[in-house]
Amino acid sequence: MAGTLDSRRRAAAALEELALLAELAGENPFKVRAYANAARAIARAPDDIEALAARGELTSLPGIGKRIAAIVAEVIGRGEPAQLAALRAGLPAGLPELVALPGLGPKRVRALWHELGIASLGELEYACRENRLVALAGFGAATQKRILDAIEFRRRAGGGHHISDGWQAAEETAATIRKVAPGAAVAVAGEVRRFCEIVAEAVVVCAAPIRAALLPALAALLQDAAADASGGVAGRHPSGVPVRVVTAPLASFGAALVWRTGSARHLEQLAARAAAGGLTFAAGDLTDASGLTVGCGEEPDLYEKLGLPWIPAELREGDGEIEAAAAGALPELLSEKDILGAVHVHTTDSDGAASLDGMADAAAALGWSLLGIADHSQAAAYAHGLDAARLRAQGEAIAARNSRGGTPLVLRGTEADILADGSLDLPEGVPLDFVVASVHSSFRQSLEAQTARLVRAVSRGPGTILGHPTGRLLLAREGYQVDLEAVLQAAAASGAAIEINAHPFRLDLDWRWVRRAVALGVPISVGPDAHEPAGLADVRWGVGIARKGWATANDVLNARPWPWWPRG
DNA sequence: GCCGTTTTCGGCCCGACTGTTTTCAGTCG
Repeated sequence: MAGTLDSRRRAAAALEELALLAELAGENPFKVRAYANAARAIARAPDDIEALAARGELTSLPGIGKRIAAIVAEVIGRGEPAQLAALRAGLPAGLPELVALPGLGPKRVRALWHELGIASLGELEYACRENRLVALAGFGAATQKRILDAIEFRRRAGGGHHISDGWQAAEETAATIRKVAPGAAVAVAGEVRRFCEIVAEAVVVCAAPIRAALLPALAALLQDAAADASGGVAGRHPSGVPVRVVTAPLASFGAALVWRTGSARHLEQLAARAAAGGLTFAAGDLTDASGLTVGCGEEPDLYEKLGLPWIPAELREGDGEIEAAAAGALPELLSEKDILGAVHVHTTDSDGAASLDGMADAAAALGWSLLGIADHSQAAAYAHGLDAARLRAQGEAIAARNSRGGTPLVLRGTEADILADGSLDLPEGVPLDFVVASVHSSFRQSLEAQTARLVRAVSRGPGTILGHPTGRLLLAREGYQVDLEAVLQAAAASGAAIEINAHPFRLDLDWRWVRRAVALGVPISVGPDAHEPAGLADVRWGVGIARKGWATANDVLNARPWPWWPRG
């Protein structure tokens, strides 16, 4: 079945690329739309597309005709469709990444290319600095500045990778080592282990020396894998994440793991504590006054020698965790097993890829006892948002499902757009268990206006969950300007909750603010924002961010049994 | 490119917002 999923994804991606390239090439807009529609039809087809292709029945899907069916079949067979090859050959390779800049779409990128000969990010930046965009019809000073800002943002994020990619790179590397060196001590370290939302590299510590057998095994996984001077291996995972494997003697494996996990501030503070006790913690080793290694085979050994309980890796940011540990006041962090389910899940009623039953069954397979459906509201027309009648009908379907018993208990909700003035796009009189209130438009309001808007939205009180509170897209887009302190204060006063959107591209609320929300007593919802069954598992990233924000199970709505609020 | 015919050609079609304009094209979620 994995192959089928992969085929579906590859076929949808190929059609999306076709749509984009065809538009950049200036083809008939209806043809472009046909490709885009077909991509969606493939992504959401209820049936196994490999089986459909094998039976020659792809054209039974809406929006798939003979030509596109042939393209899909070609992609399933791991071929490259001629249309795609021709378009790629005819367009500069740098154009698609220009489309990814905010404010630039295919039409404007096409104009840049034709009128100014701009075909890459570097050329675009240069032209902006030369003030050449303003001369172009449809462009102005404001647009030029936005583009320059976006290029600058991308540069600052340069070299960063999403935690989900970093995790995969680290886990696959560790698994490779375990396979070749069974029984060896191997552990993921670095920013991945600390659960930073963006990581520069994946680090794996192992107690096995990188013997002859290990390098070839790692070379099969990592590109450009090479042994380094210190006996480790460096390379690049196919996802693009740089990977570093470092070795440590078994006797000081725990000390080395702490050292390689960081952060720099945490290590500094540990070193100061060691010095105060007549010890030295440096270069991954704990030594006594005579320079002899103090054995720390496991991490807790090191912390114990420094008079501390073990500190969870997510907390190691040098931000009070050592003081809390010394005082015996470390929080008992939320864990994945505390999660009873989650709200903020989409279905085919709006822009999801699976039906209500499909998502509920997937939740049951994860062992969840709760699932909150939150399809888009009417204002989100692009996403097929539900009007009052459709929302009511969905609620009735949910009630009917629940009345048949079984798990999970499905909650009736919606993801209501927060309109420009802070009111919600929410129909009157439709019974709901919760409302995820989210901004999907008017991103560029002043700080004051945006803050007032969100304050008004959370002032609705219990039953309200502020969705992806800043609207950021990691590595791609900064969030909107908003005074989060004021929003959290308002939520604390009204009893509204705040979301940690668990999608690895969002992880919004930021963990630094999670800690503040916890301190203020604002309930947190770890929401997957899932648009397909596989998306439910993204909750794990949100759990990591909640932990990094010092949250306990008690702070998190979806770790508590329903109902969560009065008259739920 | 797909679809659906009163069947082989004509229609297909999100709406708010923005920055560019003097009435609207392009972008976005």
